[in-house]
Amino acid sequence: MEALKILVADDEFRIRKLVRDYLVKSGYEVLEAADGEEAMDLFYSHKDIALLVLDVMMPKLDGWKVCEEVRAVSKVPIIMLTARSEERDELKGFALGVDEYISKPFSLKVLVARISAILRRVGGTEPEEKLSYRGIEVDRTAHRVFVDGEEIELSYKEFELLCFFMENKGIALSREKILNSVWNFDYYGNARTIDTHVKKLRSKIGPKGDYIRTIWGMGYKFEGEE
Amino acid sequence: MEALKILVADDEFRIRKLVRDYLVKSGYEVLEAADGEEAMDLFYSHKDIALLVLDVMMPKLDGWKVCEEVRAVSKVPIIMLTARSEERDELKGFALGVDEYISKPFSLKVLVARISAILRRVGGTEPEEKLSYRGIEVDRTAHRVFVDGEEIELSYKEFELLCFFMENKGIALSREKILNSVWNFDYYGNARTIDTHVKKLRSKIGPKGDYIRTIWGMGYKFEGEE
DNA sequence: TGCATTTGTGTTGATTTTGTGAAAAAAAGG
DNA sequence: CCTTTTTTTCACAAAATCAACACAAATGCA
Repeated sequence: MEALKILVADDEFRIRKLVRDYLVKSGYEVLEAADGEEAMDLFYSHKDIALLVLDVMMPKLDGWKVCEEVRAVSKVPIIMLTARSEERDELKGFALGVDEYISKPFSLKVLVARISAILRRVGGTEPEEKLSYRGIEVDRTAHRVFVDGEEIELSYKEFELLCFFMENKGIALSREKILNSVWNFDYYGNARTIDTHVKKLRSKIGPKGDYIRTIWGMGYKFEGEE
Repeated sequence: MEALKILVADDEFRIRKLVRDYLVKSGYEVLEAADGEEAMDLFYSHKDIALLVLDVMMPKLDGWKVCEEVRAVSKVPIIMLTARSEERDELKGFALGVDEYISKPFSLKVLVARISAILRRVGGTEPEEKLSYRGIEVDRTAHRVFVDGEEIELSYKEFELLCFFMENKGIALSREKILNSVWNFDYYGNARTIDTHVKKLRSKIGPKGDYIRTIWGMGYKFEGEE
């Protein structure tokens, strides 16, 4: 299957890198633009872009302008990134045909979730709403977790963390990766906070806590083949 | 079972998006048109459209014209969307065979309710007019609610909210989702108003109030398996 | 073994989110 | 109009979560 192309336009290199890496890992192909003009250039030179992620605030041509220009010729889905502070101009956005807003800071998990939701709607594949592995069952829709058939209560972060682990069964995850995916990208705190969450998660899922393995000097891994 | 096709014609992208998303979630298939001509094109190119939702005010060919053209060849149900300001021309509408009017702004719940009511009348599937779960009984037709056999009084919004919860048993609902479904789509107020309504609802349904669970950092969920 | 580094864990204060009562605003009914 | 009801906003209280810290335990390495 062909990888879908996503154009990411943001003037902050750091954000582009984070988003790009995560999207690539999620199986998309990524084009990057550092400002609005670059975005338009890329848009015109690639005929098969599946979705655009635009920062509102960009040099040369801001997100709104890019959106407007693109909409003049195409119905490709557009996601707008807005700073939390700047009031999202819902009306303006909807008039311009913005499909979705995401406020900075966001977590990459959320961004990718929205992206795949939109692409799925436009006509693609269904992502997994229920995860399960050896006695652990996670129902994302209901936001419920069962261990050996018994429900357990998890906090928001714990839930997100568990999902992330289960989505990446058998893959060694560095603390940095975990932070970048489950936490908002503007979180510059101590990476050890992950340890605390892992601790709570392990204790809450009881005996199955062993599935979360420590990789010394590296991070964690959720047990599992593939 | 085949999903019923609904054609939605409105020049505002935002409204199309909201309506489309909600209808898709309700199990319908949706075709979209941004103006009257597009609507006619789609109508002619799809033989099995079950119902049309037409905005009165549309570029190129307005809702009345589309209605007239469609009626010349088909008896498919038609719902007209009118702006609150513009007087609905009831006579004109009935002459043209409009099945139902809905004034903007409307809530998606209402729109879908009317749609399924019409489709049922025409001879389709029977949707739930009476909801009940563990001692809570809701009669939508009569707009009455019973808790353990005793009737309780709910305001309009409270009633709608309760129905929405009961229709989505076991599904984690974000405040955004709730707003988009139960409130009119032009409501840009504080999402905390939901909290207030939840509070009143909980207190009015007494001990059963526990069924409405808070999902911290996320929203609410009505208890229930499935 | 001993040392340096990394991870596990209990605790705690700060932060965020939700609950709640009351006031303000808006709608509905006379 | 004025009254009554409903809906929304606001402010503060209560609750839950989170991040940081400190120290213990475990691990890797020489």
